[in-house]
Amino acid sequence: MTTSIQTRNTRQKDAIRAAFLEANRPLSPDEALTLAQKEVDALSIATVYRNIGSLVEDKWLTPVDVPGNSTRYEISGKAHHHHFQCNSCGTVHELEGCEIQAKPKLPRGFKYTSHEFFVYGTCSSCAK
Amino acid sequence: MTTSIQTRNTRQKDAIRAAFLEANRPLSPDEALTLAQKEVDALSIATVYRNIGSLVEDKWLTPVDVPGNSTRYEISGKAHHHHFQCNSCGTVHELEGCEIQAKPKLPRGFKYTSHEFFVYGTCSSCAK
DNA sequence: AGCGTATTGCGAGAGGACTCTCAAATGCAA
DNA sequence: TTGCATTTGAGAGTCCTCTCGCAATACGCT
Repeated sequence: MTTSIQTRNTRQKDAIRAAFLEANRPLSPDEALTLAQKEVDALSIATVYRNIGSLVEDKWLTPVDVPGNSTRYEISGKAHHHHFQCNSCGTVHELEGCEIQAKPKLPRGFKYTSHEFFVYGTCSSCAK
Repeated sequence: MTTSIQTRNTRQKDAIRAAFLEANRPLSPDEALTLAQKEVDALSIATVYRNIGSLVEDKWLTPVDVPGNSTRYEISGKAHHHHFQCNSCGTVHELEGCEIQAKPKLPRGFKYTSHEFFVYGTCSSCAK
């Protein structure tokens, strides 16, 4: 028989998952740390990185690359959608659906595989 | 009278400008170094950064933030357009025009200022 | 409850992008 | 051609993000 490495549930990992569930928006490792520290105050950034890594491996989280910023992570399995970034506080939010219908016209010889769309502006908290 | 600091034309700066003009696509500092070294072989990366910095100040170059990659720079003054990145070689290319007509629908309280659109795929060199 | 091992916390370390320091080189005005 | 301030090259240094090493902790199977 194969001896598989067993994984454990820890308060830290629970707190990190809860942070993503509650935030309901893509989080940077730093944001996840801050949010999860409300539950586990000695939580360290290394643990956040380790758990984000394993949650990505488990396909529970998906990386979101943002132009000019560190990678965010969001809960996997959502429908195709794009993101909004606040110019003021830098938070990233999910937008519903995708309005891009046609494949963009590319130069001769180029092949399309996917696209990303980012909207910038002011989020509701910063607009007040 | 005000004593203004005068700037000089150097072989290095000329080579860097020429690299951008000839490449005809957004370049990273590293790419600009490699291309400009064809003309000035002892060119150093520090000089590339310094000149890119001053060309941005002069508004001759404009930064292009790419998701998950270091900033590219492109020659200023072009019409609103978006970018293509090759999944294989990582080069960034300019696309003509902008197909996004309507302002995207945002959640309540969010304000729109701008958008960015990135297309991914395979460039003509890599598709061969 | 006891035990073995996965997991954590912390500090050190690695890697990338970019900046600084300073002596040497070089535009360029006179 | 001379003089001198700007610019360069090279390496060290900074900043940031992320990873590693290791002793201490704490899951969770039995």
